[in-house]
Amino acid sequence: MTSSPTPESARSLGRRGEATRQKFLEAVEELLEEGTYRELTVTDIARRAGTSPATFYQYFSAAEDAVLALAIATVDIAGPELASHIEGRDWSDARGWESSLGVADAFIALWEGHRSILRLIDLATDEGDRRFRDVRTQLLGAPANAFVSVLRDRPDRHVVDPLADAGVLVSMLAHVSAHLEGLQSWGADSHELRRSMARVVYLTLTGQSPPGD
Amino acid sequence: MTSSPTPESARSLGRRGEATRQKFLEAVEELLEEGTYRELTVTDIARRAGTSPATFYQYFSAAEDAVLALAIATVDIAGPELASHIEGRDWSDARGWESSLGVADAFIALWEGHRSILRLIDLATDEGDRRFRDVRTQLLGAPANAFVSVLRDRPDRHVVDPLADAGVLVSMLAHVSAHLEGLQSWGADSHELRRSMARVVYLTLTGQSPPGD
Amino acid sequence: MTSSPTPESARSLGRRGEATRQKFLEAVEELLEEGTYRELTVTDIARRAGTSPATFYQYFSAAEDAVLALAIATVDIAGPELASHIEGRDWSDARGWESSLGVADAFIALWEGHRSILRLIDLATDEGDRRFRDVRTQLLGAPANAFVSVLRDRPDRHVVDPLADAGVLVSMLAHVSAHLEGLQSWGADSHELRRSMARVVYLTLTGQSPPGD
Amino acid sequence: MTSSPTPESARSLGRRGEATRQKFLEAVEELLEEGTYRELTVTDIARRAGTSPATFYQYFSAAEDAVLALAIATVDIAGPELASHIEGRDWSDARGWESSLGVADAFIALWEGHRSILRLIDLATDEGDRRFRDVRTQLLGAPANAFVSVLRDRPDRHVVDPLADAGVLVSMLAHVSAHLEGLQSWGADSHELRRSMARVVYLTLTGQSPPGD
DNA sequence: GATGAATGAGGTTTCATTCAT
DNA sequence: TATGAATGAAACCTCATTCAT
Repeated sequence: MTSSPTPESARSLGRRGEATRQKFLEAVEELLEEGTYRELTVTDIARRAGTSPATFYQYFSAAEDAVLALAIATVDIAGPELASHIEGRDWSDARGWESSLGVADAFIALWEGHRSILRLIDLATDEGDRRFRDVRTQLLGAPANAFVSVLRDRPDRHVVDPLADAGVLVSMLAHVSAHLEGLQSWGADSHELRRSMARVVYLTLTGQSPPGD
Repeated sequence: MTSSPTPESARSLGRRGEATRQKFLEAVEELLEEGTYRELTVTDIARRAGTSPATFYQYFSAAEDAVLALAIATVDIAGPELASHIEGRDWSDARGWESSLGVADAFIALWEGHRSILRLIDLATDEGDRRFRDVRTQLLGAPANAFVSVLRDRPDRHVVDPLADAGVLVSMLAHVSAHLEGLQSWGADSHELRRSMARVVYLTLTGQSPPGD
Repeated sequence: MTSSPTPESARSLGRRGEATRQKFLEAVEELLEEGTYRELTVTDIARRAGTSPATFYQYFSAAEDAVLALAIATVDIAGPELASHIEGRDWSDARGWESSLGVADAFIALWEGHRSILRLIDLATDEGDRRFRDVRTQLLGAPANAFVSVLRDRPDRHVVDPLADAGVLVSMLAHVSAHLEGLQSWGADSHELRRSMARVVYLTLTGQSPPGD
Repeated sequence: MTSSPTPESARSLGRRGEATRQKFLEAVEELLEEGTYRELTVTDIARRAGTSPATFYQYFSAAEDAVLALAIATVDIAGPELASHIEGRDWSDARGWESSLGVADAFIALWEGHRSILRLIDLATDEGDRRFRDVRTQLLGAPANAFVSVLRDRPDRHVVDPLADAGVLVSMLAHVSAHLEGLQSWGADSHELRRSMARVVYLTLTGQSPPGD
């Protein structure tokens, strides 16, 4: 649903072509799970996809381009998914705590399923790549905007800048999800991490400690 | 001092050698500010440092090795720096709020000064590189442990897992600092982001809303 | 008609096919005007012609083949054209001077209109390509033979080898026409170059200086 | 003595480097004698020079670059050589005829010895390459300017534009020399071609038929 | 007749790395 | 310590070419 990375590659793909393109994206994801971004090579992608480099270049202009396409494909699905755990939820009391845990779970699950491409979205964005920044905005903007709506709907709270709070929340959720493993190996318990994530969400949205915490 | 990345580098370097090595580290940092990690090349590092690739190999075994060395050099200074803003501070009331803001500022300033290498520490860690994970642990472990101490010293709070809370805090601080610019371009105000960061710190450490917020 | 370069092309082409073939020849000529022969590629020819490489191969066996076809098409028209300015002309006195100027003009105009393919006929011939040598012979042989006839018809002249004189004349005319621009940028006046060409023709054919020169 | 084609490649070559560079130029010349320009490949050049493509790129940025270097090297010697057969010669009567024959011989010999690179100078110039145009100007400008001097020194002749006459002469000489073989296979006698060349020179410079012709 | 799609093949280019000086 | 010079290796990329549709 997003603009295609390479205009060229957009030329009406037949059924066969679409399948080939998909194979490449899957190959990229697999390789990124096994090795590093620096090592990602067109040759390897083609080999893994069971085709040739020449074919690869009929779909993408470079390895980076395929990575971007994978990022877009991932985000097109994931952004709305994350937001869906925030929009239209009840944030008061016990229900709010449930919602908070649900949000934490959604983030954790997303990173669990797409760790490698998600970390590259971050990297490329930080390195100044506009196209990736747009992807990142699309991914995190969805839940962030949802948080903003929630914060705005709470007349009892005098939040100065809902965007700041929402941004901080999303950052926290994304980063902890990305580094769950590291935090655990450092000594933190994964269940408690989940609860801590939810707690910050709850605290920020309601200004109160979670019930029964 | 941290574990030396390369046996070579442990060799006592003369004054001249030490200067050369330093030039390489600076070259790496510059190149990472200008280009991407994927593009970082031994040839370029040498060129930027004003020497030859052959010389580079007398100090490092590969480009990654130089990056690691830069990471270590950065973290050796930065870790304690971050912790110093947490240890021995007063966390109650107004003083606590000041401390919270100070912590936020410390994180922001660190990323402002060393964005490129810090993002690579994250990336390499996520990609499974043990050596970088150690560096990362050293960097974020310092403030995290300091947070743990603070949480443990608060008998009025029944924190289940101080490590989880501390980890979440540090994650949030690191991630927001890393992406301040992106958050701003999304619409958030930088001053408010800083306050939001501090607020989460304060909330988590004290369980209460900051005074006068 | 000249020998067909490819068996394929001898096949009777329908109206549609003939048009397609023509599009390819035009594409070749355009590309040769814009870029170099080295860069000429089947892919580019097809793209420029608005079709696909696969289609190209239904008409030509290689890029060189299309170039040869273009050369043949050009020469089929140009050879007789050049000769027509020599055969049956009056070469004495003032009329001869007019004829000489006419010959110079004909050569200049031909190169002006087909510079890119004409230079390739030269190149390929020099590189030993028989087929292009035949084309070249057809092109320059026409006016050269016409010169020979003129020289042979002059009983007052004891020309040792009319072919040598004719060959030298044609060489001069072709080369100056091909490099008019270069000669101008070197400082020569284009009008005078034309007159100089004509003068050498007149001198060689009559053994005398042009009248009123 | 001419500006080096690639600034990079000019970096102080040691004795070893200079020899290597020379090997490449010789390889280029050999390959151009055997095959076509279109087929000229960096891989082949390196193979023929007994080194590797990687080494080639330490001296030249592309095959074309090496061709240009060869052209420059050739012209640096050949330009003055051609001019030396025109400057300071006696152009009257029998001596003049000797000089004319000498000029023809000089052109013929030069093309005989360097046919392949000389034709590429022409081609590249015609294709619009500035650097080659400069080389060509240097090559043909030398004898052309010498002709201009001779024409200017003849007060008995009322030459309108010495540059035009000189340019036409040089064009004729160059073109016939380049295509001697073709002219012969067309039927012209090589000895007579040489005499015809000389005759046009003599006619143009003196306005008279050669003595004893 | 025309062309999406695929790919073997091979040239281009760069990189990491070594070594003699 | 430093570096010209060289190069094996490999990635990049494109091209020519073929088929099935």
